[in-house]
Formats: sequence, structure tokens, C-alpha cells
Amino acid sequence: MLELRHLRTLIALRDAGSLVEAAERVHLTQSALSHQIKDLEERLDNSLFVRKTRPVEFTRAGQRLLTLAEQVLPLVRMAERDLARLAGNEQGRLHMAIECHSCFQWLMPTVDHFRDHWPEVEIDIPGGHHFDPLPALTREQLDLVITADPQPLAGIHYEPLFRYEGLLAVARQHRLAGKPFVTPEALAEETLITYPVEHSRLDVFTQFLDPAGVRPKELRTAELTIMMMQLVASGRGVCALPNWALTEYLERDYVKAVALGEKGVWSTLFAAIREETRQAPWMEDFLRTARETSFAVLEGIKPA
Amino acid sequence: MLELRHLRTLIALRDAGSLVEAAERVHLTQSALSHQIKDLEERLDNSLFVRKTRPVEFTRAGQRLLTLAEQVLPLVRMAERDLARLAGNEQGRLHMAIECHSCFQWLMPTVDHFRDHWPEVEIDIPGGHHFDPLPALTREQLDLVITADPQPLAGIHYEPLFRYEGLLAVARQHRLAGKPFVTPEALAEETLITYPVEHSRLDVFTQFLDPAGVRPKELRTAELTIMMMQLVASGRGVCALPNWALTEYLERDYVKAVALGEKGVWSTLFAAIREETRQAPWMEDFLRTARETSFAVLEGIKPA
DNA sequence: GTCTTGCAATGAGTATTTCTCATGTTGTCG
DNA sequence: CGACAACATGAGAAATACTCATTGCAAGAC
Repeated sequence: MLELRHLRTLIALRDAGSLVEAAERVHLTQSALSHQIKDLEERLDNSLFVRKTRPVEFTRAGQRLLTLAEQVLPLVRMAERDLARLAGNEQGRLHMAIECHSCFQWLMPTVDHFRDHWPEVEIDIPGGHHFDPLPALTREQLDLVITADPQPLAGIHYEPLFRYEGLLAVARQHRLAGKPFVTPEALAEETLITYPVEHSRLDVFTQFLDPAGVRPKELRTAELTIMMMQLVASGRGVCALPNWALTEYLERDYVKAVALGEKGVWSTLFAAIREETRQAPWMEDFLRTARETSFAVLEGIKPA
Repeated sequence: MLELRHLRTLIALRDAGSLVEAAERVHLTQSALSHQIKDLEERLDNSLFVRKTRPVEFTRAGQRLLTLAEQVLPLVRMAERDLARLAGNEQGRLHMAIECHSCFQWLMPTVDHFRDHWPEVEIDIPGGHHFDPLPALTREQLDLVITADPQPLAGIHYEPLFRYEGLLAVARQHRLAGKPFVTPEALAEETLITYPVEHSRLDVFTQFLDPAGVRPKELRTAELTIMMMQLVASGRGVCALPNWALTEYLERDYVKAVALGEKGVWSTLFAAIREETRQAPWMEDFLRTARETSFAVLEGIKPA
């Protein structure tokens, strides 16, 4: 018998494009999904998708179920929210810290959406932490931390949000523009523009320059992405940013982007939360919304 | 996590009015439903219905879930039909026989509804069987038999449809009209009108007169309910019919109805089908539709 | 070609869930 | 008060859903 579980799986599969990643999203193994879908296919006497393609391609039957899922799951979520409200479970706090500076871009729509649905949950993004946010999570001073650097901590769960690539933004006429990638050494000749935060929190140092023992010729900081872009475009330096933070500037041909190293510098962004808050309906909702809006932002960019 | 199973249970519970009967409808035990709902209530931190009332009364949370179920389940059923069609599973045959003569009244709307949704299934109600229909079911000459008298037969499944009461219809000015019930002996003075079928297929004989060793003064037959009603109304005799076959005449005050004996004569109507056809999507759909339309016909009558 | 890599399938075993059975409790009606 | 009907509950059985470990398979690299 068809169950909501199956619909959730199919949606995850469509969004993810592969069983492996879909499994991650629904917190199961690839094997579990393989079995689950196989069972379903046998019961329905219909294959649901073609596995050989990337991303997977759905058959007519698969598409029909996806349509159903799109109709049904939002209704179910609405009902669950209403029930949580009825149960008086809506009180909650959501104080968050963001290690990745440019995350505000997709975080804001998420927070807006969230505020509409969970008016009773108190949302706060306290500015300018100078302390390490992860311990503050354990101490219950914070409830959610967006980080690319998960450290194993008792009682803390890291929920992967999405993968992204760090890119080097350079002026259009820059000598590196058009190259397939840059070497760390090439950056020794450049002025590097960063957010005004510790270097240990910047991938370009931890994953790219430091391992090669290279320092840029010069360093300067800027508070906002748009300011960085102006400096870069006018040839006053280069800067490393996540791919999704750059798209709008690349589309307008304002700057050019080059990969960092042959394989690129990839990171996964995580939401760190306390185990206890993981089950809370509003937290689940927040994480799902975060993932969804981040995909919307990433649209057109190969996510991983 | 909420699943369709829960929604199906709640709908069954609302339609049935009690856990015991709801359990029957979803083919589970009362215990299973009790556990299932209890788990759900705990997870949602909400009670869903008040058990002490008859029929059960739903709380706000329960009502919210019922609303969800009403939105979602029809969509799911439509999708399942589409999938069955895609799988090419739609071929099927549905030849039926009806032991209970007056069942045509609710069977016809069911068949109409069904024909719309399963155009590929061949429906037939062959007339005038003189043979015993249940063996014909085993022999695959028939696919469904409506009967009030289930006999244990290998490979045959009896699906309960609903309970009904056999009533005695008498003229308005008849000496028995207005009595709370009649005794078998009282019928010894009457002309009894029946359908022209064997007495062994008439509840009024098998359950009422035969056990008391009583025979009516006179017997006559009529093919159609409306003809019986005319004879009864003009005082030419009395006749025993299911409560739901009488309602329209009772409402128009055409005849009066009296219970047969102190406790009344109650029967359950079953759909007899072969085990193998039980899982077929069109069969499941047919049975559900049959139950639903029979409830519509019974509306306003206490079903059991 | 073959090596490597990444995804999916499979089989066996385990864990969890979801039932049933047997029994206890509660409320209702005569 | 006793009988009955409906629901609850605990324990164990059955079904199911999952994980782990491994294999198969295809595409790209060398």
C-alpha cells in the first residue's frame, strides 16, 4: 500500500538526482531507498524511474506519483503545523549564528518564510559574535549554527544543507580570467579581499593557501559582497567566494570566476543543532525550508 | 511520522463510529487500531477523539486530520487508479450475482460510478440464476456474489458491506401497525407477499417463521418492490423487506413498518469474492464504492 | 585495454514497527 | 448488581523496513 514515506522519497530523489544523495536527505541509506522503491515498483507493477541517467529520469508512472506528492505533501505539512499549534508546541526559540558570512543571501528568505508559519517561535540572529559559536550551542545560548566545519561534539547534530564550490572572482581583464583554475602560488602575486573575520574561518586560507604555505601579496577586507565586487571589478584585488554568492555578478558579466586549484575547493554547509531540538516540528520545518530556498538560490548552478 | 495509514484509520473511525467497527473496515483488530491511534496521539501530543461517546466525537486535532484525510485520500486513490491503468492492470471481469433481491437499489449507483472509473473492466449482472451462485464463484463463472449467508468455502473471502434489519411492511390501518413488533404467530393470520424465490433465501422464513414452526395463512409473490408496496398498502397482505428498501415508502407514509420479533431480524450483507481477486485494484475500488453508496442509501436509517 | 570512481542492486541479517492474542478496565443498560 | 459492549494494555509474534557488506555496472582517466 502506498504511503507518504514513498512520496517523500520520490520528491527527495527528484531534488537530488541520485539515490545516494536522496538517501542522505531522508536520513536513510542508499540501500534502504533502493529496496523501498523496488518494493513499490513491484507492488505497482510499474517502474518509476530510469537509473542509468544523471540526473535520474522519471517514467510516466514516476511522474504521476511526483504530481501526487506535490499535491499531497504540502497539505500534510500544513496539517502538521496546525496540529503542532493545537498541541501548544509552538513555543520555541531559534537563535542562530552564521560562520559563513555570505550565507545571509539565502538565509533571509528562509527566515521570512519561517516567521510566517511559526509566529510563536522567537527568531534572532545576534550579530558580531566573537566567541566560538559551537560551544555556545551546547550551552544553549544558541540553537542553530550554520557552519562548514563540523566538529564532533556530544549532543550536537550536523545536518548537511548543500555543497558549494569556493571560486576566485577576478576582474574581466585580469591575467587569470579565462584560466581553468589558479594555483596557490599564483595568488602570491595578488591582493586578496576577504570579509573581516579570522583567517581560520575562510576556506581560501584553510583549504587552499595554508596547505601550500603561500600568502597573498596583500590583504584587504570588505564588509559586504557588493563592495568586494566593486573592488574586484576595478582590478584592486581578487576575492574568494562561494559559487552561489557570485552567480548574479557572473551573469551580469561584472567579474570572472576561476576555480581554486585543479579540483576546486568544495565545502559542505551544515546546520549544527542540539539533538534535542532536532525532532521539534519547527526545527524540521526550518531545515527543510532552508534546504529548499538554498536550492532556489543555487538554481542554474551545478550543486555538487 | 504521519502516514496515510493513519488517515485511512481516522476516516474509517468516523464512518464507523466505533473502534471495533472501524477495525473491521480496515481489516485489522480493534487492538491494532487502539495502539495505532494511541501512538499517533502521543507523537502529536494531542488527543484525537473522545472515546466515551457514541458515535465517537473528534477533537479539534482529530477534525483537522479528518479534513486532511478528505483532501488527500481521494487524490491518492485517483493516482492509484492512474497507475493501475499505466500498468495495464485494468483488464478484468466483474460478473456478479445477487441473492438479496432488493439490493439492486443501491447496487445500480455503485455500478454506474464504477463504470466511469474502470472503463476496461467488463461488468455484467447475469439475470435469473437458478443455480447456487457461491459454487459458481469458485468455478470462476462469477466474480462477486452479494449474499447475506456466507458459507465457509476454500478460497472465498466474505467482505462485510453493512448490517440491515428486516421489517414487516403493513398497511397504515392494519391491526399490527403501530405495535412495537410482531410475533411469528401473528403472521399465521396474514397473507405474506415475497419475491418469487426459494424460501431458504428469505430471512423472514429462515430467521423468523421456520424457527417458530409457523406458516402464513397465505402466500403470494411479486417481482418488484413497488408492486409489493401497492398490494400491502391496499391491505392485500404484508411483506418483509430490508429497512433500506422501505424507507422511501415509509417517508411518504405509504405503509407502516413493524419489527420482526422483540429483537428484530438483523442480517449482514457480504460481498463474496475469490481470494485472488481481492487484491485487484478495481475490486478494492468496487467494494469501497459499494460500501459508500450503501451508506448514502442508508442515510437517516440507523445502520446497526 | 584496464584501472579507478561513483552509483545502484542485492542478499543476509538486524532492528523496528506494527500487528494479534489474551486479558484487564470502564461505562451502560436492564 | 451483573451482563455486555467498547476500549485499553502488555507481551509476544509477524511483518516490514532498515543497515551492512558486497557485487555489478557504466563512464572517464590513463
